[in-house]
Amino acid sequence: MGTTLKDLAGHLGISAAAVSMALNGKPGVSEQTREEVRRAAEELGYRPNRTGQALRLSRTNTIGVYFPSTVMEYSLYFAEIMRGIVAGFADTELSPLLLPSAGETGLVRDFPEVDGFVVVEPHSDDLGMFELLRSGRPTVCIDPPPASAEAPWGVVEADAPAATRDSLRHLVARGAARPGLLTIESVSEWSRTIEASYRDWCVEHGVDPAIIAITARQSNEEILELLERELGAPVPCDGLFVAGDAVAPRIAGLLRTIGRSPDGGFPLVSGVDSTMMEFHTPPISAIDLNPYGYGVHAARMMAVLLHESGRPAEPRIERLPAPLVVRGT
Amino acid sequence: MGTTLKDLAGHLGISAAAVSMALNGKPGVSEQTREEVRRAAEELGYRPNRTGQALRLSRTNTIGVYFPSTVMEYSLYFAEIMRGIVAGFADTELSPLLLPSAGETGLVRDFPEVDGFVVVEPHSDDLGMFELLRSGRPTVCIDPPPASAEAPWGVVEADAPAATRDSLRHLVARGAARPGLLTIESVSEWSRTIEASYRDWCVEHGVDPAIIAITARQSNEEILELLERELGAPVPCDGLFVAGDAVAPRIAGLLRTIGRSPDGGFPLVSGVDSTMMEFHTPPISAIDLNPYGYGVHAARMMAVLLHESGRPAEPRIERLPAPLVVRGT
DNA sequence: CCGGCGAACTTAATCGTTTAAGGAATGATG
DNA sequence: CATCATTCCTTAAACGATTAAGTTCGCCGG
Repeated sequence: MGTTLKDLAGHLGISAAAVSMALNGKPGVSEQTREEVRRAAEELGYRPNRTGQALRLSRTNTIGVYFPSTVMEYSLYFAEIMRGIVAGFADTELSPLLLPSAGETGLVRDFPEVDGFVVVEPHSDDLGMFELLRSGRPTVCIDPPPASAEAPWGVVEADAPAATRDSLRHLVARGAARPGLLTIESVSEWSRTIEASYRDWCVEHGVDPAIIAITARQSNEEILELLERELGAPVPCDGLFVAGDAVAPRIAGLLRTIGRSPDGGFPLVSGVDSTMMEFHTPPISAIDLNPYGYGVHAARMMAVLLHESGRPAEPRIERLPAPLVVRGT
Repeated sequence: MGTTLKDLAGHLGISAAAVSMALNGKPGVSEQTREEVRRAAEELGYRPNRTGQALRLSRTNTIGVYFPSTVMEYSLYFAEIMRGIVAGFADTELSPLLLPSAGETGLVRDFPEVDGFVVVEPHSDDLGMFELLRSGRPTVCIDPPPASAEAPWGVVEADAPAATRDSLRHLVARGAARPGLLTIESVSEWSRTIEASYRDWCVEHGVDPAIIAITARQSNEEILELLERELGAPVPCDGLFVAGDAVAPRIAGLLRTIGRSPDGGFPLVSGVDSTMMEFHTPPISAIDLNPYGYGVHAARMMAVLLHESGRPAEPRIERLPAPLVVRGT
């Protein structure tokens, strides 16, 4: 196929070893030879064969990227993380390889040798994630894994408690006396943290918690019923923190049918921002989780961890800010 | 690291070559030995080293997956394609490797050896795509590439003309006399085909075309102005085929501010379906492009092409149906 | 004049796998 | 019994890179 080290050596009349040392900046060749080798490599378009390198160095420069099987289908958020991961690795030697997520069996199927894993939103019901963490390979998680899993090498996470407090403060500022929480999944640490923070806030502010738990595949009718129940309570819920991706517009549409609107006395905050919130009519305030940034940071952290000597004593934790983007009047 | 062929051979007291032949079903070993080897492999947890195989067979079983740099950020559609690709390769020996997309420079950065490429929505303004097609490696495109690019080995595409006709027929059935077309990008063959089909339909039905071209980053105010212009024409546009991902709800919101609604005399069809259309209030009819299916079919086609002897004389084309999902009253 | 030393290479081993070529044992055939 | 094919295995050579361990050669110091 392409030019090999041996081709290059033959062309120059020296040994392959010398060429290797020359190109890798190792001592053992004269500066003159090094320069000649560099020129010849350029001229013949030499690209080191990654497979040969991988075999020799037992290092593939490939990182497995694992997404939970369940959620990805509803989510624009994951596409953003993906973009971020690709961008983050683009600056490094590493390449992301997409792993098939494990269904109920919990077995991650066979895949090529990789140097580490990036696990996106480890969900407690995803057995494949446990398996990857158990492998002992360098692993960076985007959002913390459940406590029952092996500790990862690193974690990139959002400041969810602060985001929850900011959101509730905003809802109160917009006139809500009993802001509720609408959650969509409870298998992620992120949603567990938000729920805990919400309850803390309620205790602090003497508010009776109003938690509406739905699933992504529930029908509009069912959800509307749950909403009406909380809105018709003795002390009615009068604002919502919607902690799921792409759910807030759906809720806004349902509320409209019963005469409530984000700009008409029923404030709404989405826990996950996206262009959908920005371009909704009226625009919806949201927490900017910066999923793209998650991807970039996770990729970079992985590159750093692989360059270091070994596993850090404690998991490296990077907490990214998650500011509230206020929209509308 | 793991158990190697040599370990296994040593354990059994035979040569590594015999073990290899036994496990790969090649002739040259007795059935008894073969069975013994299989048992030992199972017992010692032997997994062939992919890097070693790759080097020997000059075949990595890895496929580069390329997404255009521009669009991915607005799109739920791409996340679905990604899922499909992962699922499609899960049945095969192959693994998808995410390639960093080329920006303006047109250079796809360095990445490990791959056996072929899956290029998602080749956009005519994406130079990286041209480069990959020029490489001569097996390439399957999801949606056809522009005519100016090298021909790919295979293409998976939607029946866009039929989808356009179905959508327009539906709009007319819902009362539109002059259905318009709202397009969001013109760099993909898909949107070019839709626009051409729309114009054909207009000629056949004696309708004056109403085409509204927007970009994804345009403000709501700008878009509203464009809409109002067409709605205020002498023969007003009175229905819309919205040919972009996740745009229809945005348009529906804007139309609502000027008293038009999908269930109130201004029918809407989205050219790209998603849960957003399903759960919108009111639900929005849409073309089910089945992006997940695209991914699966592209992956399978790649596996088939690699198993065949060489490049097919003509690009293999697989056209998937894109049915209209009718929603609402 | 010779031992020793550093510079600049080359040789050879290695990573884990596959496969062509070679060889020993067995059985059949003339 | 010699010949030959067949079966079942071993040996050895790749694939493309890196690197430890030689091998020259010139040069300096004693």
